[in-house]
Amino acid sequence: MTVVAKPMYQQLKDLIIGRISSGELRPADRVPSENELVEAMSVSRMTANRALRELTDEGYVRRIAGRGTFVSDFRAGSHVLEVQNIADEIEQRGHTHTCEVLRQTLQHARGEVAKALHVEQGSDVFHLMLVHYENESPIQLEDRHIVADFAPDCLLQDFSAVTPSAYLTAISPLQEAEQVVRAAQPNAAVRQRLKMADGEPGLVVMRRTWSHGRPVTFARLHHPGSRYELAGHYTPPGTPKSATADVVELEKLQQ
Amino acid sequence: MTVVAKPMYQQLKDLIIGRISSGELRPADRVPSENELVEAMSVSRMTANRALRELTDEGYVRRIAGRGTFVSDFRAGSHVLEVQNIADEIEQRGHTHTCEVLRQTLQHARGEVAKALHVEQGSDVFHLMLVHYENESPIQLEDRHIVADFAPDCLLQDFSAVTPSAYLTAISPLQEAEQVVRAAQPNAAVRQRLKMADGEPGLVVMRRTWSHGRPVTFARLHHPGSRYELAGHYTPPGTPKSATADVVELEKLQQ
DNA sequence: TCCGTCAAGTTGTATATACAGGCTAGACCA
DNA sequence: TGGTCTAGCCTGTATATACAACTTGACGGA
Repeated sequence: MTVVAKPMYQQLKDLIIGRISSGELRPADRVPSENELVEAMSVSRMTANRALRELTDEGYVRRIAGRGTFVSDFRAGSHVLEVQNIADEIEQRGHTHTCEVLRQTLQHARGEVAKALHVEQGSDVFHLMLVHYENESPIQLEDRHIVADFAPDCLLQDFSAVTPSAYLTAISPLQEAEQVVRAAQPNAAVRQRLKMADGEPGLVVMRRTWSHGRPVTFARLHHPGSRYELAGHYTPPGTPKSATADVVELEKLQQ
Repeated sequence: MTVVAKPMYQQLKDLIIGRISSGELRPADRVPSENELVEAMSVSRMTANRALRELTDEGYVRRIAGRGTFVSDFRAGSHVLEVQNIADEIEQRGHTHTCEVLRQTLQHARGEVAKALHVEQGSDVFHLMLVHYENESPIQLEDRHIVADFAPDCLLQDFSAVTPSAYLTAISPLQEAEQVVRAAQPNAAVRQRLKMADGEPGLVVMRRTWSHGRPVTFARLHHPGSRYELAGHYTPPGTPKSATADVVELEKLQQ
């Protein structure tokens, strides 16, 4: 791990995110105020302010001047994480997930990958290739590139035990995702890895994920068309207000 | 408009964003350093730092300790918007959208449709079948069922002029959607309507949409695999600052 | 020529301080 | 009883200051 300590404001953020994800702090609960953090953690108020402000920007909490800081409703977060981790998806179906690592290297980004990740041509990126199995049957070929300085210890990970997406979300919350789905005939190498029949259509998901406002990973996920469906669930940007409004009501009731 | 002046850090952000979008500052150009902003704008360095840091989080600029701040090259195209309506999607590409109505009837729901829409077997539903064209080339076959009492005047609509999805959102905001994407070989009738070559894979999107907590429409959207990509953009907790601001406004109105 | 060192400029973080403005509970008054 | 006001807490912003780490280029010695 890193020898250098994380900056203090980040430690505060991690602390609060930890309390939220552990369930100690639940939606609409009150988060310690800036001054309480100053006392408890021996930091200046500006540092506590930065931590809470960034948590606001990232959607973890909502702040109301004069009242305090409150855990926000988290509905959206779970769905993307759920969709992003194929291991959980398979386990949810009651099946067994295994994974074979084909490649785990440090490379120089070029072409489409450099463009997708917004890095210079030739920048360091990690390249992963894995095959995911559902009950011994190959279900996904994951071809993933990760910006190197986002995940410095990437080469040390055992991705047959922890999927890349789980590893990446552990480092830092992934905040935004963009994906393109395409039906296509994959090339021979991919067909062979996924044990696809001749003429069987394939489903390719190209997914780019942001953390802290910059793209950090770009993945091509090949699936056999006959054995896979891609499910998604989302609330369009137009009307996500009801849930948030409910939180306000909930807060009022509790006081 | 707001009577109160914007905070200084926001004015700095607006200033720099303005220079970028006007073309005065081009990708990879150097942005004034914190100290230069301090001198020029008569602010403290922390204020300039906050402005530049937030512009970094939002992807406008890239900062390198020891060197400076530079305009980043992404953001060239605007942020991806969720496109619900295939007509808008086609227009956005600068192409012409036309639509042919194959069927517009009142039917009794059965089987998969009744189940998907949570209505009794035999309940009234409208059934639409349309082919969407992008510049004379068929791009989507829309096979849609709509709960009858949600859209009583459905049979009177001219869907070659207004797409079903635009019509439905006009009736009532569609608040939630669930979709499954599948790669498949469509049947002969669909292949013919979409002018698909033999062996060409197809992309099927099955989308179910809720309004006021109940499913109101279920659509199967068939696309030719060689001519269509499905793009999506998810923003779970993070960077939805505009939306969050709207929520705050809403809260104020409610109190 | 080559290499190391150093200075200057830049970002990144942290602190102490200050003032403005929103919100609420409880004191106070009619 | 009912309304008003205020003290006290909270967030939001702004400033001045400080130190650390990084990058570049200039300078000077081997």
